[in-house]
Amino acid sequence: MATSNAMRKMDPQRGAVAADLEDLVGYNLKRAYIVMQSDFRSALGPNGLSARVFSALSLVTQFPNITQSALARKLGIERSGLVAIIDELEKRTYLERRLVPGDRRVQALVATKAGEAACRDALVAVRGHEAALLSNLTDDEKQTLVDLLKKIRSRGEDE
Amino acid sequence: MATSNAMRKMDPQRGAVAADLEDLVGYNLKRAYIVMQSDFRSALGPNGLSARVFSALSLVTQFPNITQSALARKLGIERSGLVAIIDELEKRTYLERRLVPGDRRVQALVATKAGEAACRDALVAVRGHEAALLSNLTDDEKQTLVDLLKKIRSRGEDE
DNA sequence: TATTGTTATACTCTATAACTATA
DNA sequence: TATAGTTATAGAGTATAACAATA
Repeated sequence: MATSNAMRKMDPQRGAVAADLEDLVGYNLKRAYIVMQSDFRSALGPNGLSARVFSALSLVTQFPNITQSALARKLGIERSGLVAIIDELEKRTYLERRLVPGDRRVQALVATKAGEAACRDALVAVRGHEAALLSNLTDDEKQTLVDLLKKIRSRGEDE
Repeated sequence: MATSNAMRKMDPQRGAVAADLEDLVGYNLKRAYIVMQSDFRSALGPNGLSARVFSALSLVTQFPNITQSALARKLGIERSGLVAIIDELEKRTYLERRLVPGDRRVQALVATKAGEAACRDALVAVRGHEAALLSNLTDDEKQTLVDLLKKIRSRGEDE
């Protein structure tokens, strides 16, 4: 693989500095991301959770009583951006904002039974969408991909 | 790697259906994409080209006289969305819309000398940004990543 | 009828700044 | 002073639908 890449870069037909978008990691990352996001939407349907809402619900289920600030940090977004997400989940009655005795500034997020069920159902749908969309990748390749993506994340996220 | 993944999935501590976002390809893809896009912006500066404008300029340089419709198809976006991108590049005097004798509906896009120079400069900056951000990946890993991302793209783009 | 470029419009996702109520 | 949640606002980036000019 490295050999074929090196050969491609030195191809005299194109020159060493050919502005080939297709070789850039960022361009391929963006295009692949768009394909996955779009398929995610189709898979979960017109009334289904969006990717960001699913992520939030999933983390609330995994970490009961998490605060909004802590959740925003985990998701890598601003506090302010989380408000609409939690509003939607509360409107769907998938979670509740609970007052915390001892600090009246914070609100603990807790998934309802319906929320836990919706999260399980959504996860099944998401796994199905990934399995179908990535059926031309082996399990090894999927794991390699996740590992490489995590390496990129580790360079940009303060953790 | 597949082994460690299989072991992880069967970890009795978490159960086989744990809603672990971190294992999903889509979630990691999105987070990695955000990291790269944000670093791209910083690298090209406040007055620099955005990723989508750079992509368009790069393709116009690579395929002189391409029409807007054909370019939109190559970029995987709608014709209507390309208008603002071409407007910006024309305002920067990096390309021109040229009338085509024979079909007065179409306009051929041609990069100017300044546009070609800007494209070369931007490419150097983009390569620098990728080299720095991905310095914890080997060349082999970068190539593997690009290959895997292309596999995902091939499932969602009609080509 | 179909295609090219365009406009108008709206939606998603995100960020910044400022506010309020607490601490 | 600092923090949690909120609001208002703006900016990317994208899509859909409709239009005029042309084929």
